[in-house]
Amino acid sequence: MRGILKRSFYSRPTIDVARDLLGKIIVHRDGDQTRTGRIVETEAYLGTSDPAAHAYRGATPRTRVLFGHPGHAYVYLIYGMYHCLNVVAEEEGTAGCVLIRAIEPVANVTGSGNGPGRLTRALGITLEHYGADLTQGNLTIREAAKRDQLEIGISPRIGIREAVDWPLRFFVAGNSHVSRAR
DNA sequence: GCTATGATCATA
DNA sequence: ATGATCATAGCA
Repeated sequence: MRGILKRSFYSRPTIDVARDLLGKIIVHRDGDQTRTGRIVETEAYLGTSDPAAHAYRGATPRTRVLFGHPGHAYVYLIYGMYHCLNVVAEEEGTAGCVLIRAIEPVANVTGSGNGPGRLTRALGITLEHYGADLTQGNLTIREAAKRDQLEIGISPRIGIREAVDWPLRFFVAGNSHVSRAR
């Protein structure tokens, strides 16, 4: 399939990947349905130097994918109710990931996609997608159809207690699907 | 084995 | 401000 982001897109600094992911299209082939959405909000989580990142305290069974291949999905369950979708960045062997916080619904999306918990529910993302390769298979991220010049906003990350002041959240300015700040 | 807790959201 | 609800991590 054409337009899918290549491995080289992901094997770059986490912050660059987070910013460049804005406007890209998530495609999930979910049985008969093909659910698609446009990324409008992301957050960068650096590796072992970022106190707010899951990778901060080293590799565990859950975080092992963060230290592995870039371009794979890191999915986890939060608060017992919501899944969060992340994309592994950085070179192989270096931890780093991008949390997808919000999408703009494009096709076959039930409900709205603003907020990390709601977006995974809308796209049908579950723990089954843990470690999935985003350059092939059922869950992929594609190049934007139009290469608009996006106006990008930057702010501190949301919902964390450590390193709250680091401006690592990126969003499409003025887009109504961007989740509300706290 | 046991327990506390969290990168959330909806409701009040 | 609080409850829903469970995989994971840290500790015994």
